Amino acid sequence: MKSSPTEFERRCYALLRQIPEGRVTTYKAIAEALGTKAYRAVGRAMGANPDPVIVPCHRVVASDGTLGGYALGLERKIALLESEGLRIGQGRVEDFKTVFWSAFSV
DNA sequence: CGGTTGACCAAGT
DNA sequence: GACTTGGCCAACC
Repeated sequence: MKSSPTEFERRCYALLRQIPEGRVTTYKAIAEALGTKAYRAVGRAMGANPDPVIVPCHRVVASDGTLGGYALGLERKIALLESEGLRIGQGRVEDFKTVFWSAFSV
């Protein structure tokens, strides 16, 4: 089973699950939504991602629209995003601002 | 409890 | 436009 994720990590995962299909968000947006500025802590938490299936971590990209990274490999991340109707251009998300999703937009 | 690391970000060179 | 530096927060050693 899973280790004991901290409240912070759980919060990140819960937020990711709120992301609609075909949309992406940034590490920064997540941190801000959680009421903090720990962009790095969010990224690190994703690295601790216990359930890459339950939690759509592949919908999280860097603030520049770059894919950033993925526990299962960027190739996998790209495939998933394209599968959701997103356009990926050379390690980067096209129409990033268009598909960008904010927790405050709900 | 101090120091290092990390799927980062923004600004400066 | 690409690389370097400083800064932020949380988890790990």
